Amino acid sequence: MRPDALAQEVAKVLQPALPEAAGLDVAAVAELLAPPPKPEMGDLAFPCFRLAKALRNAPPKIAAALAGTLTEQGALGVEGLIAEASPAGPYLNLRLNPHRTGALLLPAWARGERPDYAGTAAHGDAKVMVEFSQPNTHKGFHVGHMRNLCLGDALVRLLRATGNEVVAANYLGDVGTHVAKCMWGLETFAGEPPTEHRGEWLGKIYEQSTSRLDAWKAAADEGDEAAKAEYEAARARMSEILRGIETRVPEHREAWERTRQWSLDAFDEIYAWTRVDFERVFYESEVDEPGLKLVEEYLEKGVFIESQGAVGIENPEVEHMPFFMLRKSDGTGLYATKDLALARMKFEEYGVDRSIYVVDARQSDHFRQVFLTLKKMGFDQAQLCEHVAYEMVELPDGAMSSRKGNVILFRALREQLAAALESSHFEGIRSNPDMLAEWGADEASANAAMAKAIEDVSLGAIKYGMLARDNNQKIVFDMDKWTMVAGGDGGAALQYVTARSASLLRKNAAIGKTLDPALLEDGATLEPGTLTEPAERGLMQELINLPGTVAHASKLLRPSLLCAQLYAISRAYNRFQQTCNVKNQEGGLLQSRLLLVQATREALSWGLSLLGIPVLERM
RNA sequence: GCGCUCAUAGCUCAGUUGGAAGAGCACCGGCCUUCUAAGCCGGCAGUCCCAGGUUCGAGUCCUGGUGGGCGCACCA
Repeated sequence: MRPDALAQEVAKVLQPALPEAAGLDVAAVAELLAPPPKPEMGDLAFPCFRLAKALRNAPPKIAAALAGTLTEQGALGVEGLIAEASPAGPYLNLRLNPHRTGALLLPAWARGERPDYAGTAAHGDAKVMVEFSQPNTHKGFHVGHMRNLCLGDALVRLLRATGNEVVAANYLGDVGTHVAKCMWGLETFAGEPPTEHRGEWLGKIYEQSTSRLDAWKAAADEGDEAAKAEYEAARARMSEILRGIETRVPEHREAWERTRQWSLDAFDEIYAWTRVDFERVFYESEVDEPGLKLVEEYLEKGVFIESQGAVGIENPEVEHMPFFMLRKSDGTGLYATKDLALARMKFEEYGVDRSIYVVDARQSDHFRQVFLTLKKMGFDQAQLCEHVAYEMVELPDGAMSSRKGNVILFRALREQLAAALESSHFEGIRSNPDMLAEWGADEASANAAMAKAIEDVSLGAIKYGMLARDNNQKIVFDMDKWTMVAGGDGGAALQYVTARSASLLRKNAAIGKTLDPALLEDGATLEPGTLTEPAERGLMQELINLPGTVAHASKLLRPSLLCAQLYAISRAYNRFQQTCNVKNQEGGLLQSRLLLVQATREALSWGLSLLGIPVLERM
């Protein structure tokens, strides 16, 4: 019995009571079953709207008749799965016997089994490539980049969990004008590199170069001849640097490779800390030349055209921007050029059934152009390409910008998260000997365990914050709010529940109260009359909803849906733990509650793992 | 001007095959000698931006507006 099979079991009882004219099989009935808006109405509701036509009757009458049939057939009662069926307007509300629900639902979760989506999802069993993160070398990595990283990683995890084979891909911007700007700065004013955090330092040099060049440009536009000369000279030098890298002039090539590696090392640290893995890393530098060859090839084929010295393609489908430029009049390529070459490489290297690009919403037009162009180039795979757009991350004082000086770089983010959690929560534990003793036999091991916990909660805070909002909703990153440990809808609150439940199980085990292994088996029976408390029923209901929510979130590529469901589970668990004591109970009641706690903990662990958020033993 | 996107409680936001309006924060009042109070219970709070349309039924779909954000040829 899988954790998602309860609706099937209910449908098996319900379906025989339907008139044949309804034309619904067990699976169809299971599909229609949904929880009523309020728990006191029942555990599952069967909506009768769909039957109105087939049965030539009004939904409320069908619901009432159905209730009657179920009673006549003796399908209801204290022994069976369904305790009572009460028509409520067009709905037939079903109240289940909690101990039967629990026996069907909980053992599979509790023993660590996960829902099986084989063949169920719309895009199930497909090979999917998800391209995400895509940071630029020679530039800083800040909180804004975290949204893409968290989102892409969650999509990879969600798609895998729902039966897809996924290739997690990254695409690093290691060439282009930003690299030239940075390298110009390095040779012009930067001085010696520091001994550590060189990747971050490169980003600072890039920023400084940009502001110098912008200032010269502005002055030149005002008529400042000296500034104009400086600006022109710098531009000429940057072109030389870029050409030098491309044509492998040793001086430039060596400097590029060395500095590029500093950025790559920095990215490795970031991915290690965030626990994100990539199967394939593409580099802009590897699709630069192929891009230009591709332009030449499709210009000859007549797919691309020349316009004012440049080369591109007309996509009249994009009315406001029909010309998609692919080669500048100076013969060099663009971002778009490389995207085409990259797409071809993806198609040829991997036989993907679906290709997802996680890139911010400002580039929606760009990807529309890319996909249209690929199609016209003859790649049928273009219709498998999908742009997952997401909105920007802002700060409480508005958009992030280096000009405003309010950019939060990765290292600062990590340090500030840890510091905020230390002072708001962990400091209190450290200063309390009794609590500290829970964390380790001696001070050193306690501190090590706590350092790990701080990292885990930092990750939970940042990832949940980045994922809980819908993709096309802006996010305001507020360090104070995100690390606020008291209450609310946040990653730490969810992790707290995992720690709390672990603690409860530990404390019970310490006095010999452990879960009977027989209750982990399918077909286990729970004592009638257990799991009847509203908090217990409410918690089971949220567990019932989880597998469907995961399928939905995966299908729509929206992790925020899963965040909301996990939050609902955590609220239901808190209500349960507040109102239903475990430790002082015995027998069947004790066992049913231990089973519920264990199942909830496993379900939450699974859900959080799909968001890349770690589970804790203690907090 | 054209395209994309957002508008739901005082604030931040959930709410997708159309089907029974929700949460957090804030505010007010309760609950720790009891498994982690980072919690729980109760209260307060709505013209789902506006106008039409489709429908038995619209926060949800369609059309047209209003207001905010973003994007629109040699940047990435």
